[in-house]
Amino acid sequence: MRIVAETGFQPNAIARSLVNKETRIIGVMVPDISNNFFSSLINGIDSIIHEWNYSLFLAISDEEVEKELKYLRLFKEKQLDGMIVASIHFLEQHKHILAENQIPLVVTGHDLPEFDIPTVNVNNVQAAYDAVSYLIAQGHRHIACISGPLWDPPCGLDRLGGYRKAMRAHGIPIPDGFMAEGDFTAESAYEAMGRIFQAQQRPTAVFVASDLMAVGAMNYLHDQGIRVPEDVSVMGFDNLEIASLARPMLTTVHNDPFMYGKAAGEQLLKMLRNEPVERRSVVPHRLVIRKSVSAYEKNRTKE
Amino acid sequence: MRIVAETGFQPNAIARSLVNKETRIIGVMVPDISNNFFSSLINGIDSIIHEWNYSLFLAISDEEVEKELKYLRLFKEKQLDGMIVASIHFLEQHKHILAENQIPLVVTGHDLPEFDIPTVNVNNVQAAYDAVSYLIAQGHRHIACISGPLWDPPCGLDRLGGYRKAMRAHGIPIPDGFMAEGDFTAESAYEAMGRIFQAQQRPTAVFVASDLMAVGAMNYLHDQGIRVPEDVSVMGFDNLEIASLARPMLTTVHNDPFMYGKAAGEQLLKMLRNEPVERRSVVPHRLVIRKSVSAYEKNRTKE
DNA sequence: GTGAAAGCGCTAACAC
DNA sequence: GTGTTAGCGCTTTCAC
Repeated sequence: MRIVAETGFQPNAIARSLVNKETRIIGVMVPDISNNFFSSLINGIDSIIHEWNYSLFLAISDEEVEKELKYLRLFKEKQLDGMIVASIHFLEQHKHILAENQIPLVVTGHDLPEFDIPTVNVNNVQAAYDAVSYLIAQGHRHIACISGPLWDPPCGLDRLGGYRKAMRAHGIPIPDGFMAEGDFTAESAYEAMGRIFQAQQRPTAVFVASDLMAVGAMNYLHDQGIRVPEDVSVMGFDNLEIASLARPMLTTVHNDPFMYGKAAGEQLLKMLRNEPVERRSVVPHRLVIRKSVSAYEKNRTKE
Repeated sequence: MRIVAETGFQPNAIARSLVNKETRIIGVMVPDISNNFFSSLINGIDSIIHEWNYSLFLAISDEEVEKELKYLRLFKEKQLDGMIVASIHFLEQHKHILAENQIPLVVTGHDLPEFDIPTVNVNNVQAAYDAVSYLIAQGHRHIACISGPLWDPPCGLDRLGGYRKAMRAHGIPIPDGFMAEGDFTAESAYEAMGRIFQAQQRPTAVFVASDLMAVGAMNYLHDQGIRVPEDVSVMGFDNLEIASLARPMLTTVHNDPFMYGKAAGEQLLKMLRNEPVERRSVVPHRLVIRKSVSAYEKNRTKE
């Protein structure tokens, strides 16, 4: 024991892992770590697994199918104890690798109705429905929508679906050109907003499928001299830091990625302890009312 | 060989690592992954090590000394091939562990003059000097500064030093209350800006030590009805995405964390190949002129 | 060429 | 309790 201290002995975790068949490492795959949504998600995961002495192996997929598959294989090769995968494509090959891997997995940003994989998500259509209903309750009737990419079922399609559902439920028709697709970057929303404003009718409010895109949309309006919320109201989605950094502060749907991460981490830890897990966790959402949405008045003055 | 395909054999990287004494994993430690600076840094690292088939082990230190030390030890225990460490404290204990670890290391966000560890940094004092000189060249004389935390030598102290040096070089005295300390959060800068505006004199320009803080400062001004840049000019530092998302768009110092990450990754890869490395890489900076700084005119009109 | 054996640093299972 | 040994799944070496 004295010798241990003297020689500065450090145990070798690799050798231990080989015997124990346990690395105490969790693999996390995200498409883009610069996006605050995913970095907060990772923070949430880390906050919970850190307590249980697990660490993070980070895989950045860049939305490239090749990298997704590569990392999925690598997770197995490195014998990681579990993995959390966010917003990847879900092709046959993915399913195939996953089926072979047999390592505990939690998926977020994807519903997997046909699979036995635990998922954690918000109810995207309900959240979008609530957001648009709020706009309608504020008197708006001309409401446009900037959606996420339509190949992304939960965050692209579902949020658009919630928008349409709310409009339909209130008997409000959606004019041509009121729906534009973005790719969750601010730039894409800036352009989408431009396309919407080329339509015949002008919206008095816009529902945007992410806060970052909402800021892009607001910047378009700002650069055109259109005031928010006096001339048009903007509703975001996610409640990232940027929502309270923007001026006017963004009214948005709270969809805390940190909580997502925590929930996903907790589910995964349960699996690692062989405890029963929920097949589908849905994390609650709520509206955060700030300054970017105002009530619509029929005969509004131009000042 | 046919059997291999049939049984779906996957090699075990753990066993291989034990023999080869090589894990092909790089440890990266950052204080806060939600900060876009560090997430871009990680992206930069990944972009370069990915090509060489290394992967990332992520350690989030939360600025806590305990976690820093824990992860430094863990990096060794897990036999990682190399590590990149950003903006941590640098106490005796850190140096002690590092000395024992003997695993290739690159440090960023720290100058280590007394050590033989490769670092990559900007020249913070020169960059701040250039930024403030630009403000002066634009006719400003009443220039305040919101610095980072003073316990952070390169990003806190050095940038403040560059500000003072520029003021001194141009023979401009710094009034009491013109220097306020933030902690790199938008909120801290919001408050710091408030403190500065309680001073006897009001500045016509502010140099802020990070973009995120600059946005916080601009938000204070916005909320007080003070216009940027008409009433006061704001200069940022870093050139993060938020600098071009802000309105007015932020004039700032380009200090690309992605490039930092790439440079750090390249240095580390050289060490892993036993090639000679530069002891100190300094990545170039430059001014990015946008909209948040305007020329100061003596008799400016109030409209 | 192809095949057997040693050993990486640890843990677990056994003997004493 | 303390000491010895087998073996985790690979790579490397050495014999054939």
